[in-house]
Amino acid sequence: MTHSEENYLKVIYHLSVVSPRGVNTNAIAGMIESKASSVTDMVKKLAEKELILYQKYQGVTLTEKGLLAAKMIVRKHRLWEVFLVEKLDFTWDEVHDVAEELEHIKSEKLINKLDAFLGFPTEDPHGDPIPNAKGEIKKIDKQLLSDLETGQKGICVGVKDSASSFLQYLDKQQIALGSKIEIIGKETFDMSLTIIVDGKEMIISNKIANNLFVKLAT
Amino acid sequence: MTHSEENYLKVIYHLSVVSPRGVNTNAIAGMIESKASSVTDMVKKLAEKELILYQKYQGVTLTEKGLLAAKMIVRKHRLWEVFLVEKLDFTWDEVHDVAEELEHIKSEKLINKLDAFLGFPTEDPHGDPIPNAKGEIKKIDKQLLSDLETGQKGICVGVKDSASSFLQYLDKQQIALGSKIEIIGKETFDMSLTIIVDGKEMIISNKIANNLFVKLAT
DNA sequence: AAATATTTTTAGTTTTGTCTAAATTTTAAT
DNA sequence: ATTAAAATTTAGACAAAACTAAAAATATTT
Repeated sequence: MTHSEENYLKVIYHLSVVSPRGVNTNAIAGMIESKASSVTDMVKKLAEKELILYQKYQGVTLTEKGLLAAKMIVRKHRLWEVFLVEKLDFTWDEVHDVAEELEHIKSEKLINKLDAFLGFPTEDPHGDPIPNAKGEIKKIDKQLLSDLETGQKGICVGVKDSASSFLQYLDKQQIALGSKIEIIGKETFDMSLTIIVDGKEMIISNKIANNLFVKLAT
Repeated sequence: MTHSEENYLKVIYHLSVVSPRGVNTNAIAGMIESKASSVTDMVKKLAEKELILYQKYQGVTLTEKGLLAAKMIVRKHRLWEVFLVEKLDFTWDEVHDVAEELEHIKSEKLINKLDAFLGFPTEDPHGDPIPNAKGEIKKIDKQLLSDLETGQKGICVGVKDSASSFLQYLDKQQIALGSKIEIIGKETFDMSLTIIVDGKEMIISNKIANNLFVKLAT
């Protein structure tokens, strides 16, 4: 598989979560930063290889084969992210682009040895699950901070958006994976939240709350 | 720079050691496993970018810019080899192909962090020198085992050929970097050598001796 | 020095992945 | 149920990096 094919497969995999009945050509083009016509071409090739099901005008879905291949790419991406943060001291906002390149290195031995070297991590630095060598993914019990009610408490376990500006904002506010968050109040006008993060009170916008995953704590 | 351009540059760098007055088109084609005509095309592109000097029919030489770029690729290749062997327990005959892919990852930060993580190694698993971040290479004092006289002793510090069949042969004979080697006798007919490796006597062919680097010991 | 052999370059194709512009199909709106 | 809008596909073109076959330049041999 070429780098380009792998990128398409990965994008289709991510979009499938939101559009399980078929991923649109334009949606793929948006993610790959290419044009719809290019997507049509590539999608035909992937269908030819039986990695996806494609019906003209109806979008695409992954086959079993394509799903596994996509998971293996995601696995590589996330394991490399762990490596970069844990071993090379990258910050969580710096890892994406490099991992985007590293995910295309073709060696099963490499990735499985790396997995072992890292201690078989189940989540990447952003809290996203890492598929194991068989493609199995440990479901993580999490919900958006914006869905909690006033008075509820949670532990930060992930981010929905990994844009570096967002991650840097979190660093600045000292919000990290593992932080204890309690909702003190909700502003009905803009849905901004007053929260206590590890004992420190602050106000965050709805957009922030809508991109932070927490695990409910008692 | 594309992967292909980087591969050409690296090959020209290695061939320059033997042909400092100009690297031949055919020599490059042989190493890249492509055809002479393809080399001519690429060589024009690299000359356009001022990475090499090219005069029709006269071969190519690296410019300062090209030399540094080539050294950085070699640096990446060899650092990744150290990583694979030291951290992921690859054997020295397994690392080449994977490092060949890893050397193209484009992140100066990555490679310098990796360098630090590995403790700034100066040699790769085959005894080849690793250029530092400035492109400086520590000259290694070594000579071919085949150039030693009977009675001389040396310590194995590198291999000239890194073919995995050769490396596996060395493993089987328990010859490794650091092994003490003493020449006991030379057969004039085929130039085969009787040697003592870490106390163990054995006979090796001239071809083997001609691909093993040793540092003279007293 | 001429003839031959080798090496290198040129010219013209191919493949991969992309694009633009036009045509087609589907979806939404009146 | 038409019509208008949006999404998708087709057709044709292009750039990168490779190739084959032929032409040109350099090297070697007699």
